Amino acid sequence: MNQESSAKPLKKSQLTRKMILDVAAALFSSRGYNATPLREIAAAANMKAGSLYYHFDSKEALMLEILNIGIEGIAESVKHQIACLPEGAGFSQQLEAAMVGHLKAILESGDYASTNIRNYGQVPERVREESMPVRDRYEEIWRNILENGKQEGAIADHVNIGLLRLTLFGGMNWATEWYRPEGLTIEEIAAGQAQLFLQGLSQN
Amino acid sequence: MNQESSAKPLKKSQLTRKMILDVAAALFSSRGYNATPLREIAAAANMKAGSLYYHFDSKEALMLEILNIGIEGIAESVKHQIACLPEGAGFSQQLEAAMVGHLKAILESGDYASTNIRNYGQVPERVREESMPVRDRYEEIWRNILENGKQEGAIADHVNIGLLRLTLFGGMNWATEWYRPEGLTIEEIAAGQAQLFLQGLSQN
DNA sequence: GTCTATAAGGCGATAGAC
DNA sequence: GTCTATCGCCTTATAGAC
Repeated sequence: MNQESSAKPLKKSQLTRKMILDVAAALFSSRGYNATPLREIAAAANMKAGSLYYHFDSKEALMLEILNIGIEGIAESVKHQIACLPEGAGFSQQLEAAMVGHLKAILESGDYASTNIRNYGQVPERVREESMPVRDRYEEIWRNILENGKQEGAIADHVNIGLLRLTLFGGMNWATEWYRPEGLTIEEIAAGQAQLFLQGLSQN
Repeated sequence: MNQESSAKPLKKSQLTRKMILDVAAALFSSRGYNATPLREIAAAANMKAGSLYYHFDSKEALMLEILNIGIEGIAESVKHQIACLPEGAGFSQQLEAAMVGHLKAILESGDYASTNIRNYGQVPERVREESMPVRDRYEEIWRNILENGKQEGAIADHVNIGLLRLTLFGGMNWATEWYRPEGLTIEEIAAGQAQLFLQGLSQN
């Protein structure tokens, strides 16, 4: 059905395309969408700016694809961590696994994932709208985990799980602003934040 | 020593200056620093772009002033909420008061404050460096609250208060991305988030 | 203090050679 | 597929009239 089933007719073109996406994601993530000219992306990919248009229709189309790859990468990372749990794992283990998956994706493997977090607010509205379905699908994973936690009784009745989800996202996503490889490891951050949310600050 | 001690010779100029800061803060906050041309700022202030240079040396200088006003506004709001507490208020009351102050500043009164949060990462490095001392002074307030909490025993020994502070900031600041006036009120958000961090998710 | 006019350069995007 | 060349527009910033 797709090109992988036959030989490899246009493989080289796909490779260049991938390289452009990679360098663009790195530049968008660190410098921002509006502050990154196409000329720099092209230079980083050893090309001239005009050549990019053979692979992408516009700067916006390039950005949209990076955003979508990023969210899907985060979703896969979260699903993978949950799948690695022993059978019958409870809510608190699921929450910590999901947090590890999210944090790993945005801090470690990350240019596509972190572009998502750091550039979403500064991207043209059209791009934001078009990437919404993919974002919604990712948030659905978290809604399910938290709703299960409430039904299990692991989350107190008075907790607003909508607010909880947004606060969890904020706490984790903000790490893209302060994380440094020489500081806390990703596992330490995930464990610390999970404990913070699960147990609160008090002694017991 | 300054102009306020004498009559009011250049008051009108100061007023225009303030107007430019106001409209620029609103535009930077909603659309972003790099995506907001000086022409739009000028138009919103009923002027032409060139006239802005009578009041500010450059776009960067304008942004720097907005960022600093923003942080100082957040700091004042936090200090005010804490000052309103009854004498001898404990850590949990102080934390909730500080959170109310921070959230009110960034969500309610906020173009200067929210410009800070939403644009810090996309601003030229020079501007970021110059605004660092003001930011550090604000963070000092939080470090003090949390260290007191630890000494009081209100924060468990195992909690990393550096990570706690960053996670609190993340949870609160992220609200600039999802807050809508028709949803939860600022007081509800602050109370909900304070409870989340103080008590955790469990039933007790 | 604000205007008009313009400098000097950057931007995304396109056309056509190779 | 990538290049060169360029279009048309936008940008920050400046100079000088009013």
